[in-house]
Amino acid sequence: MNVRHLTFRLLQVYVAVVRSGSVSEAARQLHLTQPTVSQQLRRLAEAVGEPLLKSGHGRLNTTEAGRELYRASREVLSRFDDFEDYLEALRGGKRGRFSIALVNTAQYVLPRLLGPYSHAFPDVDVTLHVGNRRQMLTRFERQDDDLYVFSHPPSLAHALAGRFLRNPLVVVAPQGHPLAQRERIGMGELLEERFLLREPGSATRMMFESWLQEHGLSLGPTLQMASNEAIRVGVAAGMGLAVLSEHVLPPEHPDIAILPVADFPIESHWQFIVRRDRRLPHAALGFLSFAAGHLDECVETRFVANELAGLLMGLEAASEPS
Amino acid sequence: MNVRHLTFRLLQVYVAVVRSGSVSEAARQLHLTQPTVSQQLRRLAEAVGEPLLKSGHGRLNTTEAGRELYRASREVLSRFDDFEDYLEALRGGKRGRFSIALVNTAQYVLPRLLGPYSHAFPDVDVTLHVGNRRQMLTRFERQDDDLYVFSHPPSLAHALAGRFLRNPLVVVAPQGHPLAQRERIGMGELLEERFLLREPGSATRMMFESWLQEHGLSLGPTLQMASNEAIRVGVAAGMGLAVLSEHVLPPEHPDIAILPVADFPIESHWQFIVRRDRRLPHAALGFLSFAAGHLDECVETRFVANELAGLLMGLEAASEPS
DNA sequence: TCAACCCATAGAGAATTAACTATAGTAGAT
DNA sequence: ATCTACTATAGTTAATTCTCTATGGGTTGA
Repeated sequence: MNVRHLTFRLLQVYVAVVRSGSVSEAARQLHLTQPTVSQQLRRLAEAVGEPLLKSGHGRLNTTEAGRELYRASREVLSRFDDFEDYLEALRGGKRGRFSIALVNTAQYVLPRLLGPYSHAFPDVDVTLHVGNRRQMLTRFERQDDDLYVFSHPPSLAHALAGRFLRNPLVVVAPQGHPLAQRERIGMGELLEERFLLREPGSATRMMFESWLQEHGLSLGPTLQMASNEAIRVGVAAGMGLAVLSEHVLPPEHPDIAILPVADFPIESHWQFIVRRDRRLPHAALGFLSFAAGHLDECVETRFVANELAGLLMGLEAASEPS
Repeated sequence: MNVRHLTFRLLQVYVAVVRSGSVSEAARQLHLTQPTVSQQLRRLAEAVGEPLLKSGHGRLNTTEAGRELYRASREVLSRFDDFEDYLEALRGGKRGRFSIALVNTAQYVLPRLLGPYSHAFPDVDVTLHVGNRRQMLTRFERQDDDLYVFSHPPSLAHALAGRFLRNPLVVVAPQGHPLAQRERIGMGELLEERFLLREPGSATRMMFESWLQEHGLSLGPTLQMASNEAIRVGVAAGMGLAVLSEHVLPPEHPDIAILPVADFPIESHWQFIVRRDRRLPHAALGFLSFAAGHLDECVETRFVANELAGLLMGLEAASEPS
């Protein structure tokens, strides 16, 4: 017989016997009968090929080989205890890693959540992937990430969603724009202005365009720019108007005005999306719980739209039967 | 299912899979079929309670939990490899411990063997127990030691014996004793002299007394002394005569003369005795082999009577069937 | 698109294990 | 010397494990 077929259980039994110096005592401790323990010992000794114990004045003592096996067993068992601790931390979401795929615009707010979270769970590695909606969709299709943040989720057939943040789209103009004084503006009045737009894959642009379509309008001159930042700076510099997420604007924005356009802001919500066909890392679940509990503290209340409790319940229900 | 029933084999399989990044490849390496390995992996994952592997571009990669399990497995397996090395050293007699029980007189020569032996096998602990014959007998009865050195073995019913050294008993007198000049002396002529004797439990004394009995003689005045050393010094100081093992005398002994008494020296042999009902430590066996091979180099040739080969053969035969 | 390769699952049989009860031998303690 | 507690052995049973073959689904590369 070889050492390969030894179980950890066997080592536990052996350690208990050596520690107590008695087969019977070990059996009591382990809630086994004495012959069972005797038999295990014999099996172990056979596997090792050397006697392990000898009786000496009243108790069992180890032989040389037995002493070394005891040491090895202790080390091995404690190594696996450590492993179980690790597992527990993993399961508790206190450790591990997960990745989030974000649409561009959301990168302005998500750090407000991730900062406090990382502080509370320093042993979790979070990877962020940022891109426009189209890129995020392909990542979603390929199941590249654990969590996704979308305004408008793709098909929810294989996914669960939970809103957490308002994402109002507003029309912005340079400070001092003539219409900035007005109390109410119709979009029709703006169509002659030049609009700065994101690239076609962008969510912001898609939402704006579908709004236009619903209202039977179409834009005049446009200019395409690669990022929200570029557009914001462009608007401030008087290059034109734009529709942007309010989150893109800094808290103080003296060089930019929000125009009170009718039927604006365009209301949308960011939501966390979780694929149901991909096992969610415990850490990601922990992050969602954290977000559900600390959203109010992390972002301005006027943006909060915390519907994560429902998502969490859905996830629990989904993980139960597995 | 719990982690307790995991076998080392399972960990070996797991390590092979992680290392090669492929179930099939691991199966080939381990001379198993692929489904076998798959099943083992499933069992392991069930025991751990977490997924361990995920497939990523062309090969299997570990999850977080899997990576940690891999580390733990590697450490555990290598710890047991060390243990096997230890066992091998133990079995090779290169390491370990054993004890020898010696009759007093033999302590003058045994260090000549033990010195070179300890030098050659520095990791073996040898314990010596020295006493007179009676004390050694009780140790022998109680099975206290691994090896025993006697002149006349006790019952050999449960023991094997192998002679290795002549132990001639000679009559000694102070240098300048009148009879020291004679070429041949009868013991009868010495009976009026005072004899210095060891205590009754001593082997030397017993042998001398039984020699006297066989020759129908009995001693005159005697004086009992606790040790061979005391007797040797006493004789040199002119307190009387004595019968001593030649080994007790230093190589040069200007103050002591050996008397040419008829029927002397009393011939006897020291032998190693090994109980057959007690498992002999590998190190003790190693020592006997060493003694068998190096006796000539360690003690004066005129004392050598190396019959240890027979003992070793007997031991091998005894350990085979176990 | 097809072939090749990989992995997972199902099913089955032999072997092993884990645990028990009952019993006998040993060794300490009174 | 007897009693008691401890250990070892035997015999048994249910569960588990180990390994196989056969098969089906999925990826990848030609």
